[in-house]
Amino acid sequence: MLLPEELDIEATLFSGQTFAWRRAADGLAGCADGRAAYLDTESRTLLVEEGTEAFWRRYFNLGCDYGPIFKKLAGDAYVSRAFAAYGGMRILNQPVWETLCAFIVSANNNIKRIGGIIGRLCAMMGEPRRAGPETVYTFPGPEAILREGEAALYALGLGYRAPYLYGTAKAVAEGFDLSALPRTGYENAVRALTRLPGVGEKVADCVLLFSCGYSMAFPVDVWVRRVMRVLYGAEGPSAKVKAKGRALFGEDAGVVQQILFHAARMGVFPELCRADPALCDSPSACVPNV
DNA sequence: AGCCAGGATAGAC
DNA sequence: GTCTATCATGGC
Repeated sequence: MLLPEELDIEATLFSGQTFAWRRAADGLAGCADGRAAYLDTESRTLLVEEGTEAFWRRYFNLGCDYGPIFKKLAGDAYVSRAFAAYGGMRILNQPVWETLCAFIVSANNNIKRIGGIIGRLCAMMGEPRRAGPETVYTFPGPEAILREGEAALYALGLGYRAPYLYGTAKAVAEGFDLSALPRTGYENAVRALTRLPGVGEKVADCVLLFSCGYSMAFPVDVWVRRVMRVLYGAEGPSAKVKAKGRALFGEDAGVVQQILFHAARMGVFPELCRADPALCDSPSACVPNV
């Protein structure tokens, strides 16, 4: 299947909302929910398994239109700049379990290393699948993680997050219903998710935004905090920063958050460096290698 | 070499 | 309820 021209593939797949894709010879290889895919970046062709086109169309959230969101915010200079640079980014619709695991691993961690850990987790506990010229590995289910044990998670480099992921795998294996989250409503979904070990409000917001369709979820991490403090004068506890984000950006604040997050990391806002010179000490500090 | 990272947690208050 | 020290690992 062909990906539409307006979709910014790089910004969508390498902006820290998914860790399921890796760069291959002439494209990108990825896997979700046991289905492998290979993306030829030159032709923008997504090579998928037979009968999974609808799944991938939903995964990439094709057919949505962020135009109205940003039209309403046309008076916001920062949002406008971010949208001009990365308006082709789309919030994905990822499998809930895989997103939950990835963001438990993300806690106090960096994007490069999270990707490495998730890759090793799949290679060790998942199953190989053919993705065009590449081999990818499926994301292990909770049972597979329980089978391998907590020590295996330590060996993969999870550190103190190993018991968190193991505990969450156990809860899900014992009946915690992830499939209900998209329809319980945002507040209920947060309450349910934050009962799992290793899941606080920030991780819950990432799961709800990137895999459950809740565009009001507003994850507050270091970069979003930086953006909100320097560009919008909002600081303090994350609940307060989040409230300010909702007030500024509206009911789809999560979408705006993700584009601001990526724009900030890519150096679209030199204001951030001026306010925090440490970011500018090394030449590439404002433009992290994604 | 030392600071940082898509934070969560238990404990103090 | 809010604030704080602590946590394992490796990227840079």
